[in-house]
Amino acid sequence: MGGPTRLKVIAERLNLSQSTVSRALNDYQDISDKTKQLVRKAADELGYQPNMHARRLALGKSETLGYVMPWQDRQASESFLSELMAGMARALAAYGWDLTVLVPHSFDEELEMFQRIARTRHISGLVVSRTYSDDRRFQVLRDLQIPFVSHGRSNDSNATAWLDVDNELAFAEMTAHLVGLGHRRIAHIAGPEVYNFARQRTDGWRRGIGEAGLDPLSAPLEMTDLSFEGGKAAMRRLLALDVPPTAVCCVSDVVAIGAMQAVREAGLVPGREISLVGYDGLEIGAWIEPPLTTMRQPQQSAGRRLAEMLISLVEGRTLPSDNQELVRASLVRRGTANPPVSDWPESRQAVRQTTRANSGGFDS
Amino acid sequence: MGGPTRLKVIAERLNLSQSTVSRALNDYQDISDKTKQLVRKAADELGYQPNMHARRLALGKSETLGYVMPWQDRQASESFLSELMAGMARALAAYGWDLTVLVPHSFDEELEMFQRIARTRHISGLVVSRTYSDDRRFQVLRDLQIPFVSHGRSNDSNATAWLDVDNELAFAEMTAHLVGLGHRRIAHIAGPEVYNFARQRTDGWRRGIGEAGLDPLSAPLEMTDLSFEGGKAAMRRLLALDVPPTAVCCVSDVVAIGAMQAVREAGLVPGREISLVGYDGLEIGAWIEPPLTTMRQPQQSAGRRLAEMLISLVEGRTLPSDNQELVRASLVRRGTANPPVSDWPESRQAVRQTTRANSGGFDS
DNA sequence: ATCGTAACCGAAAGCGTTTTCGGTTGACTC
DNA sequence: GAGTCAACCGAAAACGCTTTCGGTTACGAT
Repeated sequence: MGGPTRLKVIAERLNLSQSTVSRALNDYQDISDKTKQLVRKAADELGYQPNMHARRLALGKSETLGYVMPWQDRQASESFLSELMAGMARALAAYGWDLTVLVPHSFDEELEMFQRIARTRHISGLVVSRTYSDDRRFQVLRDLQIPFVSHGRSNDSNATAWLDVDNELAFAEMTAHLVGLGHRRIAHIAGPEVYNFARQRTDGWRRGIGEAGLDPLSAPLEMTDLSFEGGKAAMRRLLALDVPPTAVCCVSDVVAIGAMQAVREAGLVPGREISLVGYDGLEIGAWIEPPLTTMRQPQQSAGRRLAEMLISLVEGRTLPSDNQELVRASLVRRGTANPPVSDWPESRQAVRQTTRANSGGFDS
Repeated sequence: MGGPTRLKVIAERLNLSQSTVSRALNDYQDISDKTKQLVRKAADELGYQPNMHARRLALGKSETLGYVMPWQDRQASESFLSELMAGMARALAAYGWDLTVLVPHSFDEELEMFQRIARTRHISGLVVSRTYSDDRRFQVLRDLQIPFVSHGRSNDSNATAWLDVDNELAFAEMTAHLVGLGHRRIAHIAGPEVYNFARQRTDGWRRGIGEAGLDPLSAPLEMTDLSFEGGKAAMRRLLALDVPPTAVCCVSDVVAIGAMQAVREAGLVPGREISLVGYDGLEIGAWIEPPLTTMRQPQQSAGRRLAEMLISLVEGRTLPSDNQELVRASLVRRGTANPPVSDWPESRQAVRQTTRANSGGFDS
């Protein structure tokens, strides 16, 4: 009783010095096994937990990592964010580290946060997300000597640590899947070019088109922001084409869901006249009508890896360039990617009466 | 150059003592205005930022708050979580405080985390969520003397700090809305009783039924867990009743979306033969067919208030019992709550052919 | 017995703040 | 011109830990 147990009280209890106790707990070589046992037992009994602040002050590091949340638009509400964070926090907890979240209001404020962290050092490493193709933050973080790993690559991420999905491969595979179903006119609804992942995905789609022996240049491409409304608007534009596509690769699930609505608005059925594939693997995709075919990347494990990589960086055990990891996304077959229907006009009537109930998805 | 600027270097530069500089920066009364000016100017120029760990060690507090994420089931992926966190983090940043996230694997691990925090004090206050009707954590946190505010009440939260939605009122209003539309047989799909909010919502529904002059005891009630599948199963049970309800109040949006699927499975149209209302105000509810009528509570501002309340608690400026706040949820009228149709059997055919396209929702 | 050498431990300095306490100024009073 | 009292500032302790450095032991070798 009377305040938490300090190193001192366990020293007094064992008639040892504080420093001996400290070294015993930290497994120093110059402490006999016997005393180590004793100390550990006593520490356990007293429920000793080192005072973090004292420890961090003495060590000069913080054992705390920061995650910079995407702050643009309404992206903060994307549901996989919390899953990613949970993955990181859990991995860190295993090492006794903490995760703090940073939510800047603007790009400038984000840079200010970096400055502050560089000075106070109360956060010893950062995970940045939503990387841009040309991302100024990389240089800033390097200059400030803040260890970081990015979730997603950038142009100059050759020498930095990152974890990224092989977006290009994913979209090449997605396109190939649609080609395999018989589609020949496969469009792409792309995200803002500033985002590196958006460019990668477009590249992948283009590659897939090319590998199928089709002409990438004549394939319909629409750009939009990463939102439901954006997807809807882009799909409307695609439908207004002289020769609309029979399948669409969407940059994200949210965009795909927006596109689905535009399809329905036009009196067509998603997955019938127009096949759609999303990306992210959101659970909600499985709940809509018909369920959205998509590609999933595991968020929890991504969070874990990000945390592990960053720890090893902060500890100086590895170089940034040794921490570059590419993971694969995998296709989740649900209901919106099917062979093209040959007879558009006639099918419209039939479809609208029958598709409703059996939504289970007849994805190939 | 050469390490960040400490209190010492700014002292030397001004020929002052370290302690004077410290007190000047902390606006002590026994420092002349002139030197305060000087010190602040120098501090600015040198880009001084106090070393957090030293500061926290000296002060004995951490200026860091923790948020305990819900770990049950798949709840970590609920999309409003990240929004809530963003709200908290932003509010805290304004005070220079940090937010760290805790993600326990189990209830026991959660308690262990509390123990650790109580000893290390590296987190000086907690926000707990997903409160149970009978929540052991409250007593534990009190015993450990960890300041906390709960997002949601509990049985014994009379003397503790909390921010809660008036769930009962919300569901009473929801029910009243359905009554106003002409419904007389209004069911409820309830969440697990252990959650306090689930009980509150059931109470509210019951109150609404009673206030409409209907019999709460004969109103259909189904329980389920907070998932899509749960909602679907519960709705199936309701549909199998001798006299199925014409409207259903669902404990959450996810459950409601599951219920919608069951309705469709039965060859009916949500919002037509069966009206449905969800709760949470998820964005995705607006994207489905037909868009889900629901009730929304602002997450960002809730996060902000939680943070502010907890800061004031940690600082000892207010008592827990002075920090109890009830906010209102508001109805979001979309497409799934409409007047009951009088002619079930006949309408089935007609509806299935027409509802598809015009999804805009004709909510009253 | 003496020395050297491990093996083991204690004393003490540091980490960068905050804060108490006392001491030095100068102005002001009588 | 001595005494009083603010006003202002410095010295030093404290926060709880890590880590360097030096000092005891005990032991086998000389």
